[in-house]
Amino acid sequence: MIPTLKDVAERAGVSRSAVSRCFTEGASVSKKMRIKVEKAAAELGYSPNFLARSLTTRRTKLIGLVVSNFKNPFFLQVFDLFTLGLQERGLRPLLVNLSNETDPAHSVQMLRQYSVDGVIVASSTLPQDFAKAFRAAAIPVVHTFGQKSGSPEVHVVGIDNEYCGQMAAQEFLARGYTNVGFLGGPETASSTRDRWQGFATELRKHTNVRASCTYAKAYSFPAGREAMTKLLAEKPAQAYFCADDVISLGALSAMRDAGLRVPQDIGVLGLNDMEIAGWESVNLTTIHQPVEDIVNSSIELIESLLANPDRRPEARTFACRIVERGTLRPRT
Amino acid sequence: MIPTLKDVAERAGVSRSAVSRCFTEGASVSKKMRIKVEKAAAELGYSPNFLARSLTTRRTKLIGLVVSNFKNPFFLQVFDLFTLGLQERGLRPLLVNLSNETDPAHSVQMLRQYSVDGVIVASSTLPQDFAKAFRAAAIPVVHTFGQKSGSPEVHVVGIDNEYCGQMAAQEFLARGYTNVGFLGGPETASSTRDRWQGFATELRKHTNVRASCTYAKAYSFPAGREAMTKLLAEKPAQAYFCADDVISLGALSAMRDAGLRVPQDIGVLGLNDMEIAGWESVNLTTIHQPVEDIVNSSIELIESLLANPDRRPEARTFACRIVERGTLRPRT
DNA sequence: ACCGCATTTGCAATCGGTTGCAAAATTTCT
DNA sequence: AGAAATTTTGCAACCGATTGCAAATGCGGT
Repeated sequence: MIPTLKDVAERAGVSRSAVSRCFTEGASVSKKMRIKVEKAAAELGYSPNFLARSLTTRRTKLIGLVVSNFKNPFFLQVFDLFTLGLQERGLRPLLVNLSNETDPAHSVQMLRQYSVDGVIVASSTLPQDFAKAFRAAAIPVVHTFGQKSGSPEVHVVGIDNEYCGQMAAQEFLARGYTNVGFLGGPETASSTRDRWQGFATELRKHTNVRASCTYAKAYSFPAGREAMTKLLAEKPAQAYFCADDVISLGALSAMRDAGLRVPQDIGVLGLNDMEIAGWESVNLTTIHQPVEDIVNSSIELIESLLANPDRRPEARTFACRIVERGTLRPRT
Repeated sequence: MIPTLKDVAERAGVSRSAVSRCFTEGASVSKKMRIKVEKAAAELGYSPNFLARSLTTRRTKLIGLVVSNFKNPFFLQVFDLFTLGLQERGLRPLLVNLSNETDPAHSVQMLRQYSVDGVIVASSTLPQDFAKAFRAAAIPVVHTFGQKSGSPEVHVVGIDNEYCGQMAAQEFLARGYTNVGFLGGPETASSTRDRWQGFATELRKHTNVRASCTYAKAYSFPAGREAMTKLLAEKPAQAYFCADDVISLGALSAMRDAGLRVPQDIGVLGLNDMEIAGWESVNLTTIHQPVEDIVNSSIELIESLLANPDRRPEARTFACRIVERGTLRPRT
């Protein structure tokens, strides 16, 4: 049905190798030959079969894109950037949804069966074991939104979560808050742990400031709302640093229901700067995570790993900045 | 590096065909043989290469997932459902981002090069040409969220947009609105056209009701907000049926800025029932689109097309229902 | 016209599997 | 036990491409 190399070769009256060479970068082909072959190929509507090619070249140009969070709209942008960036470079994302998968070995096998050239694990909640499993299988892997580490075992691209916590703390101090809280995602997520860590450490330098810590069940709106509702029922702090925008939104919803005015009665600082945060009806003050830089850097990194798989693991960290909108009281 | 059929065959002391048969559904293998081979395979950590296999079986189990809208959070859920559903059935989604692509031929070639078994075009804005191009290339295709049609040229799964418009109109009538508006997405989107069509037709039956029509530039928050801001500057209607939740949210934001109370001063009815619509701080009354049913049905359809590609094009339409929340005044 | 050299081309093996066919092994039946 | 029927196994060709190597061709210079 669909034309193959052989069909083109026959129609052009040349050998199969010749046709192959016409479709291979940097092969030696004469002008005449090229014209003959291209004509035949065009007439038949031929284009090479990447998968057959991959058998000998050992390159599929497939990249496994492993994601575990399909609830947080933040990841939609992540998808957009990854797919566009990859396909610009002639790579194809093979999507893997790990929402209800716990066994790294299973995903590794799966992706190995499709001979992916590399894997991008895009998640701040997945345990590092997943990335490590790919590394163990000798598949190039970069862990995007993974935690920074002094001596990384896999390539990591992301932000400095601890430093973000510190920034949040400083911001609160600059605005004269003296009783503040941290509202994290699940306690098991390293991103949450690191953010709290930085937040708490910075605040401990100031003995006149009190800090509390709470965990939401997930990086999601209802989880944030539920957690904040509980907090408000007791003695809430003056302002909360939420480990994620979508948690912040849940928290804001709870505050509004409790009749509190933001930022007059209570303050909220988010993290991510997802699109919704900028919507005028939301107007969330938040720490901007440079997603584009992170994604592009991840793609560059994986691309260079394809050429040189044995590169030593590297951690790339990007700076965040606070985007001031309307959910924190003014600096004093 | 990674073990092949041949390695397993040698280690087990059997022929390559024997090993192949052990990994092929429904092949005839003796107990003894199976044990020998499975032992060798386990020791080597072998699993078959799908891509090599696909060369002879002509099945890759790859499904192209073509999406063009990465701005509307609604699609995150769509991704989640598709990826989970597909991988449950042993199929792999190959993601294609058509955000800035206009030439169907290009995507067809791309996906053909990867020998995808089928394609799912998930978009209400993409012209039908895309789906048709795949069909022309003899690749099974289903157009999810495509428009219904009496004699479909490709398989379509979605809702009856015209009927949704009609529902919206009836709902407005039941609540005693007499001056209503439609706020669509881009005028070129068939979904928008059909929704307006149904809305207008129903309202024309009632001569005492006025209906106006406006188009937002895109299915997005800022576009909805911008359009509604303009409308409010002139003489707005009593209630608006917005062609999409995310447009509704933009509209609500504009209304709030204009100092209008919802639903007392002005009403909004959305469409989709995306997760955010249910957030307590949003509380949007909207027409629920049964995404799960639509996606699952699409998957079943594509799966059956794999077995029987020549099936006649079929349109599957799902019923929608109104989810009453807080943005329309009570029924009279 | 002939030689030497650099290009271009085709042959044949290979990538990792599957499968039709016939031979070998096993089971069933008399 | 031996013949017939059935199941299991291996051989070899093939899927659609690439590539090392050697043969063929083209080119410039005499």
